[in-house]
Amino acid sequence: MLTISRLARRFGLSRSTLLYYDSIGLLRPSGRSEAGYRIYSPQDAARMEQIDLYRKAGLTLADIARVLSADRGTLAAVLETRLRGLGAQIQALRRQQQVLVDLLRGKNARRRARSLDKQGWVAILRASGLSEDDMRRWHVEFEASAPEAHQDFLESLGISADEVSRIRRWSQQRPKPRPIRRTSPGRPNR
Amino acid sequence: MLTISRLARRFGLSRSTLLYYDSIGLLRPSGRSEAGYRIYSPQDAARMEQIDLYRKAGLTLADIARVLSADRGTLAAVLETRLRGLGAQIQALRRQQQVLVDLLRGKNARRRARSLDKQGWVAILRASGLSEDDMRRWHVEFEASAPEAHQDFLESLGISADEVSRIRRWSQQRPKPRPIRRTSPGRPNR
DNA sequence: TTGCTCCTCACGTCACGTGAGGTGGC
DNA sequence: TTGCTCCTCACGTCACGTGAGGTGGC
Repeated sequence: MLTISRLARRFGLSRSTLLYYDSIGLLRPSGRSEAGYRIYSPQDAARMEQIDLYRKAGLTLADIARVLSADRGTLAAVLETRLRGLGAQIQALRRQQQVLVDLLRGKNARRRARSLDKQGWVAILRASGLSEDDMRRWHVEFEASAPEAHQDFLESLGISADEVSRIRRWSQQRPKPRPIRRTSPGRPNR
Repeated sequence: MLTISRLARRFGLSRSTLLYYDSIGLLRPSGRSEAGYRIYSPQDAARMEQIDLYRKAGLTLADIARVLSADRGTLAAVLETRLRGLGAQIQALRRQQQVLVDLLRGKNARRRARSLDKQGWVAILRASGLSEDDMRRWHVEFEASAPEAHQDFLESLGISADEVSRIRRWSQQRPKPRPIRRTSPGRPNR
């Protein structure tokens, strides 16, 4: 049994946040003391735990209320929508970063981009010694060990959604044992 | 000379946005028609151009008002503060991404991270055939051709600010011609 | 006369923060 | 009695969006 400020402290929230959650019906204390104090039960605290989790995923309070009183299907749908929204938000902030960097140096010259594009990245990999085959292996390895990170990375290079899926499909094929060279069946060249 | 909706359309804004800018004094039309219509002069449009630019950098309207009536020093300071804030915002959104991914699969297992860390990245590069020397060349190349992107990239791997600067300093040294091997002064080995 | 654009309030939004004015518990 | 925590309004925030009710211009 907890009073409002104690529960707030437990989650690093303010008292007024919990007052607000009560007012919108997201988290109602299950009782009141004689003097009218809100009293939160362990079950209330457990609900608060859930709320806290979804807050950390950036859901709106309305969505949190929905997923707390719905089936798993709804939950997954809400989370996936949020995940897509986050991608868009992050991209928007990166564009703002670009504008700021342009303003701060170049002054509007835009000579060097802060973020690399596909060409720039390929150039760096090539300059550090990777062959086409090595790059293929690199994609395959990336896709196998961290598919989501691979997706994020490709997006960060400004590659279109279509091309991203093409690249990822291409990366999912078994890594070819070695470049096929009919003339030399012996040990791999290198 | 433009009416309010014409000016709005020119910048892809709504009429109510410009009404709001007038009400807070950010962009006052320099005249009114006989019927009381707001009339925006070319100078007003030029001011709007500035506002639009800073909006694209994500400045608050209060900050935009400040930089429009201040010296360059203030401008740079405001922009730099915003740039730092953006970094923090993007990191916060990435944390939300992480929470969502954990919720959606693993369910709370957290086996595969969505974002790679340093170890994961090194593992992928190594698996695709890069030696230690190659990786060094890769950093040097990255630093030389796109220093800001290098910084962003290292931060995205969750590397501490301290280590990021160490790595970047280390990447600024002239690329050693080749691994030093006193015994073989002839052509590079490979 | 008919659309179209314009005008001025005024209220809603999202997730709280900040008082103001007052009461209960150790 | 003194602090501390609690209570209930009510208003402010940020950058607009959305009516309501009314007028001017071709």
